[in-house]
Amino acid sequence: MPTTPRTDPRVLRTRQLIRDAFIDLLEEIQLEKITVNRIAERATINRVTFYLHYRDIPEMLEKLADDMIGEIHTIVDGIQNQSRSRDMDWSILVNMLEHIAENSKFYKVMLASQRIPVFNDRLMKLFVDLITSRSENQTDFPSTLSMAVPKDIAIWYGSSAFIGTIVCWLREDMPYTPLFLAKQLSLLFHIQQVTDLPTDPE
Amino acid sequence: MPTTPRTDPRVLRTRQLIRDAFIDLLEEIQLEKITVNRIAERATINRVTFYLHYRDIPEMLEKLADDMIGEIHTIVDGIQNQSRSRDMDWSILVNMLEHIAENSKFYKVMLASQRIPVFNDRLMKLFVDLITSRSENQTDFPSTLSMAVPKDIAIWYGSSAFIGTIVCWLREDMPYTPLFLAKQLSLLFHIQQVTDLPTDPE
DNA sequence: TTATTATACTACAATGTGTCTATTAGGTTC
DNA sequence: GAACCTAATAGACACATTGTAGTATAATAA
Repeated sequence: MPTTPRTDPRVLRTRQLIRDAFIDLLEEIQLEKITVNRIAERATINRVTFYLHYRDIPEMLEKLADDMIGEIHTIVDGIQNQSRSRDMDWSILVNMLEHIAENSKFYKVMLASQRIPVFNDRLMKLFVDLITSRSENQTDFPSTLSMAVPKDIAIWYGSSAFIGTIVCWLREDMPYTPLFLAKQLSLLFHIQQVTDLPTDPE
Repeated sequence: MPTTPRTDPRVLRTRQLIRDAFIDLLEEIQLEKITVNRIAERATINRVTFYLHYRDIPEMLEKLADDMIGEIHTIVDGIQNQSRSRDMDWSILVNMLEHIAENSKFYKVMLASQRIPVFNDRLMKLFVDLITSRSENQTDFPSTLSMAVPKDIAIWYGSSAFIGTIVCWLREDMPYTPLFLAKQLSLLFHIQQVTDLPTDPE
């Protein structure tokens, strides 16, 4: 979808109003309590106008997610074309985190707010507690480095770790600079990568 | 809260009906579309009866989350009292994954279903793609082991990785046994732990 | 200017919410 | 068994939300 279609400025304005109003509301009340009524009221548009743009709230969320991923992809692709290989992944990470930090209001409500199922948060807390207490009375350490872990599991592990760490970082109002966090993430991830290298078919 | 209060069997029955109906519905339709009406209808109870137990759907979710965490805590605490230290964390992990596998229908809809904000899923996918393509043209590998990463970041990283991996595992309908997955998670996590050990104040 | 189109406005039926009241039915206790 | 307690049911209510009409108005594009 190139930039040529030249969208009506009124459309852009309305969509921006809706988006801002929604993010605004999400800072105050839970997603379940957000209605088209409230969004329209906050956005100072007619309720019917909302339906001219989105079928319902879930679809609007989809569209917002599309936009978000689009923006990040722009960054990622830009870096990948520019300086390939080597520290590519590292500068991608830095740029990504800086982008998130710049739009932290958006990302915080979208990624890190009390979404709905508290389930993730609860489980997360449980693991945090476990790991915390575990790391206190640490006595043994494994000599089982360089083991082959199935690729998909390693990818699940790394991806979840990245996203989850960023979410925690946002929730804590970004206590580290994007650069520093990127460095730590790179370290933690590379260490995992070492074990992936052998890649023996298990 | 001891078991002594002896709850009315009718209450237990109704709560179970509500819970089953809700999980049932969550397999079919999105959370936003689930109403008290539908739950009551599916549970074959009167709509008013729902309000005798929960104030609204979000509160019901909270209660269900409480129950879930309670069950997991039972497992964790049981293991911790039984065989302390050594492979403690490993048997905790195995028991936890087995418990999740046994109640996979519940956990799948609660943790791994298309909850609401597709945002997490999208970002997750982006990272999976990145890591996948990255691991294909892997040329360099870091010699920067045993670096000190701030404790909170390491905890964020590990906790997110654990939960996220389990979620992916559930979404793929558990292609590995709980025992095997627990082993892989232990490996990945211990490798990270190695770097945590120095714990120099940054 | 003229044609197009997004938005505003009003209205409507349908559904959902939360909370009453009164009644029925199941469970517990003596 | 009878008496008591309380859950669940049933019907009703005011109110909010939804999704979709039809028409009018204003902004944009040609």
